[in-house]
Amino acid sequence: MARQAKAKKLLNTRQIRDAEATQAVILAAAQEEFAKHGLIAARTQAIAAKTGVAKSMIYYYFHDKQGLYEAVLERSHSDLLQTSHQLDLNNLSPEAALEIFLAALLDCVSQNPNLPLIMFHEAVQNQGQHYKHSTSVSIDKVLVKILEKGVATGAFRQLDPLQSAINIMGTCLFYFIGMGNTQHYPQDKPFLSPAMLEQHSQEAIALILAGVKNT
Amino acid sequence: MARQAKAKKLLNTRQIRDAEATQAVILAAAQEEFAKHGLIAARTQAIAAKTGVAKSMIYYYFHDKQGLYEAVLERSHSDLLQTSHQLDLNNLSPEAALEIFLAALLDCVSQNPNLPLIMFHEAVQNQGQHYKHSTSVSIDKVLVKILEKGVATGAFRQLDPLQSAINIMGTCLFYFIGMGNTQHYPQDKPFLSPAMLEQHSQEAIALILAGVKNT
DNA sequence: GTCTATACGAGGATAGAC
DNA sequence: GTCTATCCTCGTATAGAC
Repeated sequence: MARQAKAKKLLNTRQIRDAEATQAVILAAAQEEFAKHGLIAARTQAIAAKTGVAKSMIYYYFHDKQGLYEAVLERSHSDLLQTSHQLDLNNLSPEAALEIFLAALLDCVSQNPNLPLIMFHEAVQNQGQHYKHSTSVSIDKVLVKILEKGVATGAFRQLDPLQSAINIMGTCLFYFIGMGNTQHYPQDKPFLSPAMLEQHSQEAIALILAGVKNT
Repeated sequence: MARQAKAKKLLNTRQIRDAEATQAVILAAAQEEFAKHGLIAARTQAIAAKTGVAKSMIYYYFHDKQGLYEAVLERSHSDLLQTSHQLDLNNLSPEAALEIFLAALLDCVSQNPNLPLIMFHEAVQNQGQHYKHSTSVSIDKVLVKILEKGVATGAFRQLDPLQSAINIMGTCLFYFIGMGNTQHYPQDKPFLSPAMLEQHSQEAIALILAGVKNT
């Protein structure tokens, strides 16, 4: 019916034949899909449906599903990498450095809650192939360095830096991974609401700082 | 466990027409596959290949892929549920109760490192449907209770019990989920070696106890 | 650049012999 | 109970019109 066609056209504010915009919507939809399902279980059809563009556009711009996946990985990590690169923690005390680092990390993932999910699908499905020759692992290395320094100066208790770095990352990131299991709890605020995210950041930082400090 | 021993034995020297053993090998192989890929991305072909039995045996015993998946979920959680049910923490101090609880949890997942991965996939793929009407969430509820009591008695610092319970679970379980990303580190011992698992348990418990204690 | 239609292979599930 | 062979849906990827 003509009226419906018109309505549809009006609803679809997206400009037609705008290459950049099309790539952007595809990437955004793909990020969600890959976060939920990982590379293998993700469906190109589902991604296309979310965007409103034809499925074949994925192949036009990204060659194949794997190409789109890699573009999403790259794009998702760039914020975190950039942030961590900008941090200058060398002339800070270990406690201060740790707190700054954690705040930055938690801020990043709060702004993009899909990132932890993407990281861990990649970890378990592909054994983290993407991180093998990437600089992404530098994130963890920064944390290990902070912990080593803290142990050396006596600011932190005797702990294994690598093990503790993993556990600390877990404290920060598990919230986003386990959400599906925990969201059934009687809870007034949604887990991704700004208030809850802020509270998570504070609770995580408090737990970690108290956990590593030398008494 | 006798069942698993039988399954392993039959992986080497397969006897024919042993219903119980066949189901056991399928379940064992399926657990690994579902841990790595979750329900959707898991391949029945891959499961069959690992067992040596024909793919159609999966359908004979478990009706379909979903049926097998549910059997694996049930089976994988039973140890943890049983263990947590046996714990009697009521007449212990919050600190002692927390330590016992964590030790039991870490022991369970150390014996079955697939469990956290299975939980993770179920959480993100199915929004934890399996846990909705299951008693599995009781695990977390036990932890929340301990934390509430500790805050009330002043043994623990002021913390949000639910948020902290999630973060604590993350500290314990993330090690197993993030392994794929972390195993590229220069590391003498494999992440699932008894020594590393034991160290992880100790480090996690130390971090958490120090993290919640009132100073 | 974007769409529709379709080829083609992968993978879930079944049939039927043994 | 177990196997082999087969069916058929679903999903990736391509072809070709506009």
